[in-house]
Amino acid sequence: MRTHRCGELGSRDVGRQVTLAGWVHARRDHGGLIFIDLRDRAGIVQVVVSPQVAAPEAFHVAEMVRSEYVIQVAGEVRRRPPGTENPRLATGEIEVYAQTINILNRAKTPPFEIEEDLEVDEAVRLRYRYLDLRRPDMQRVLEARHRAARAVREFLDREGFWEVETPFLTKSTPEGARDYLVPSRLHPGKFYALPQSPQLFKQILMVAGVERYFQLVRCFRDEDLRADRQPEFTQLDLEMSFVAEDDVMELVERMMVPLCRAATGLEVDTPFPRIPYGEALERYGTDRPDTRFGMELRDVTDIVRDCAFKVFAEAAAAGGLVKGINARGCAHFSRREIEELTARAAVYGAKGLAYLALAGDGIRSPIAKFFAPGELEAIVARLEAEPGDLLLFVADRPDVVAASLGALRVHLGTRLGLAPRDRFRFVWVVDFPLLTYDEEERRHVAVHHPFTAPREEDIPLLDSDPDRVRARAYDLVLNGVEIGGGSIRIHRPELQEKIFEILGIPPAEARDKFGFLLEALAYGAPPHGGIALGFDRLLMLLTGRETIRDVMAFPKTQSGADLLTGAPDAVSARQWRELHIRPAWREAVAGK
RNA sequence: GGAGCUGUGGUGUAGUGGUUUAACACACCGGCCUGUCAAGCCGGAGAUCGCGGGUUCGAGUCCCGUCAGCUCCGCCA
Repeated sequence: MRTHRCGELGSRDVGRQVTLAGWVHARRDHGGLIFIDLRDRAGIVQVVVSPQVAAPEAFHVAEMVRSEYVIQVAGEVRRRPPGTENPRLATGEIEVYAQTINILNRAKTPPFEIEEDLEVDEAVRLRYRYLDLRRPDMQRVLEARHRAARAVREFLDREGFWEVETPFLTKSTPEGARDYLVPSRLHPGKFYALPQSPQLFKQILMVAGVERYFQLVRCFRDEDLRADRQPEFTQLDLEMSFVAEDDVMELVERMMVPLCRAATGLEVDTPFPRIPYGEALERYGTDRPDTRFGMELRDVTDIVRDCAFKVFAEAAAAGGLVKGINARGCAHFSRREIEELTARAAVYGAKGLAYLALAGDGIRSPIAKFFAPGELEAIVARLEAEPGDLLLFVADRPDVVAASLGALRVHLGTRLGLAPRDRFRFVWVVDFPLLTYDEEERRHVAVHHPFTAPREEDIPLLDSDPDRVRARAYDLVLNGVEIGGGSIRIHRPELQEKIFEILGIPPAEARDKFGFLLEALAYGAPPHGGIALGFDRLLMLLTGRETIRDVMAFPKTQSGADLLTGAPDAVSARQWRELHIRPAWREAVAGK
């Protein structure tokens, strides 16, 4: 059907007889001469249809051809006449003189043009995703994703990993995200759950003696969506036997090198810095620090504890914190701009945002008058502030201070151009607590997941002081985005049972929901650990996209709808019956 | 569950402190045109302004509701 690909032709092909097939990218009809930009996956080449060269029939066909028609062109590659070369086109030195043109398929006028830089409502793009994906930059993403996946497979294969598939139709387990459920036809009243991750299966593969497992696997979580969260997404999941934390982290670091190279040509430096969870929270206000820039949070609680500014003093007295960040060179921010920052902080519960603007001629601030000169001096010194800087403070509960200032920091870092999208800063976050107390559920919950091993030396604390038990867990963060997390797992059934107990899972439920795991662990489970990386998120960052949707071929909208297929959709009464389920909404509607 | 932003021909936008035939660009259709590649020139078609209600003499514009898309909080072991 074709001998060459459009985008691959060049001056070395001059004189060659070629047959091409592709889409009509554009047509310029000069009456007596027609140019067709023919596009295939490889690129665009100009086809010239001239009555001197083309068969009369071919010229007639060229007149009828429209955008996005699929055509086949046979002709000769010629060097373009001097002065008509197009340096903006990879194939711009040559053109193909058509002899015959064959319409393989016509096309309706597309709802938007197939262009590189297109600003079309995303809903329209998603509805016509097949057209959207024809655009060169979307094709580049698809290719980058393929190359990244291939690099991962090659690397892990060399490292002795086996790719093993795990079930999609599996068992719902407590803890974690909401499950997508699939009713069973053969077991009335029972349900499968789609996996949130293959966590338990990969651990069982370790018990099975696989030793090194990986999978590029779809995971499902029925939670609300975000720019970087989709209900189904792909994890690069791996697990290793006979390893400790460093083994997993070191392997991942080595894997990121070919992965990033394949996806973007980027060379990453290893090893990645490590930062303890507590320090990340203190310095960045988050457990996923963006380390592309500074502007770290500074604690001034000790300075303002006895100051005359009640908001600060009272927050300190109540066990809260007063922390600040230094927005360098932002002293000129207007009242309105600061109000906008205050609103951003308020989203995270901050009741206010105090500021000191260090103007050239003194301090501009509604709160400066409350501070003694020594206090101001100490604050300025603590934040390493200089004239021209804008200091922003939040006084509140520690979690509110961290979340609000952490978010402001990221916002300002982006706004001030401190976080260029082509700079990549990986960082490991380590020393997570194993457990955290959930006020709402009035019980401890796992910070990571219930299968994460506690540090051996902290095991005695499980009963006495569970909040202080550290986990053998590690998160991988890139530019302020969590792209993966893993841990060394519990491999002894007694310890696993104990953790379930501490999590408030009754023994009967633990046996019912996790009995298969406990049993497997009892049959000689090797020490093991692993990690799961969010493949889509990683690609999103590496390709400089702002949403995860841009690196997925067929993503869903924020409400979880697929605008291309129309899913989710109603199903027939017969399907309900076969699944032994009845729509509650129907009764609810009838009852109104 | 909550907050915010957006919604006007196919696409992107203007019009929005009340009143004309809802404007422009691109795309589309027809004609002319042998070196264009953002082709050009001439002509044309195409929008009940997301939907429903209200206020008014009069609503794209104001109000209420609703739907959709997006961003965020909660949620996401």
